[in-house]
Amino acid sequence: MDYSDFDLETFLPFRLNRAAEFIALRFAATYKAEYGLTRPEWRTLAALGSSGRMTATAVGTHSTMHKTKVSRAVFALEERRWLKRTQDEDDRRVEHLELTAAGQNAYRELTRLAGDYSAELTDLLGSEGLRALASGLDAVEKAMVRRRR
Amino acid sequence: MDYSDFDLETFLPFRLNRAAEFIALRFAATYKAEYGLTRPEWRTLAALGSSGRMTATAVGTHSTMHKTKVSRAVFALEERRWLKRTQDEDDRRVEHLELTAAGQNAYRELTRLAGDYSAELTDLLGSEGLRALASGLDAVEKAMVRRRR
DNA sequence: CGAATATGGTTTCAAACGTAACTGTCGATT
DNA sequence: AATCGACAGTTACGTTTGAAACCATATTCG
Repeated sequence: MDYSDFDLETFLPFRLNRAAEFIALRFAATYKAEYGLTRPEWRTLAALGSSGRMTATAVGTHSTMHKTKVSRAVFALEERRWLKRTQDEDDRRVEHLELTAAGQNAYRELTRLAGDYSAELTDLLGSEGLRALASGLDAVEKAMVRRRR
Repeated sequence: MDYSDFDLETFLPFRLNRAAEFIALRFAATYKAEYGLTRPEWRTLAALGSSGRMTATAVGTHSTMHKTKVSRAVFALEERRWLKRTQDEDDRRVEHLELTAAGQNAYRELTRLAGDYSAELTDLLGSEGLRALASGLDAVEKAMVRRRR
């Protein structure tokens, strides 16, 4: 009953999606189980941890998240005292976000786990497969920039 | 303020996720806008369209979807008269799913669009990038099988 | 100046989601 | 044939989501 030559199994969006789910979920399980973090929260933490003080909008562009996700993540992290906000002097719409000492500790711990997972991935995919994947992702990212989201 | 050498921008789960979102969302926009389909619905349609009559569980494994997603998608497609169920004679737990004529038409139309999009992707990523990505995905899929989800 | 428009961030609302509990059926064991 | 565990599929429930409306402030331009 094959009404055409289409096959989901070879359709790039499908494959990419499934692969991403597989790879990301394994790590998500870690930060969720160990720290009760959601993905937006982890990403926000990561963005602030590696780039330091920045605004919510900047976090959003940096980690490609919708503003509402960022807003909620910031709120959650703030509640947990891992992050503090300060209003911009000149523009009172803007708020600057920064990790607290506790936030920095969590960030360090999590990046350690992220490192472990990266190693595990190298192992899981093989250096050959990893290289291919990385260069494929380069291509996608170039295309993303060209198409400006 | 870089408390470590971690960089989200190079972290595979993040990159993969973002790429998948980018690639998949562009196509999702099509079937959503044109047909009001959700992703589970499109996947179910695609599975049944290319492999013909099968059970809900089979759709799930074929397209890696949770049973509840399949259940809801089947319900929606049935309501739209794109799909019909028939109970198995021997095992009354099992139901066989099949596209109606209307469903097959929709499937044909959508696979045409999927084909267009694939071509667009080749264009967007370049044959080199596409090849790399595909072989990277091969590696991931091998790993998935090894780790059995 | 004052009106219109843009921007940073939040809130609301309906849809989609996953987990877990559920229903109904089957096969195996006794 | 009564009981048990396994399985197909659904439902209920609380959570997460994105779109759009919103609030407050800033900027542009008539």
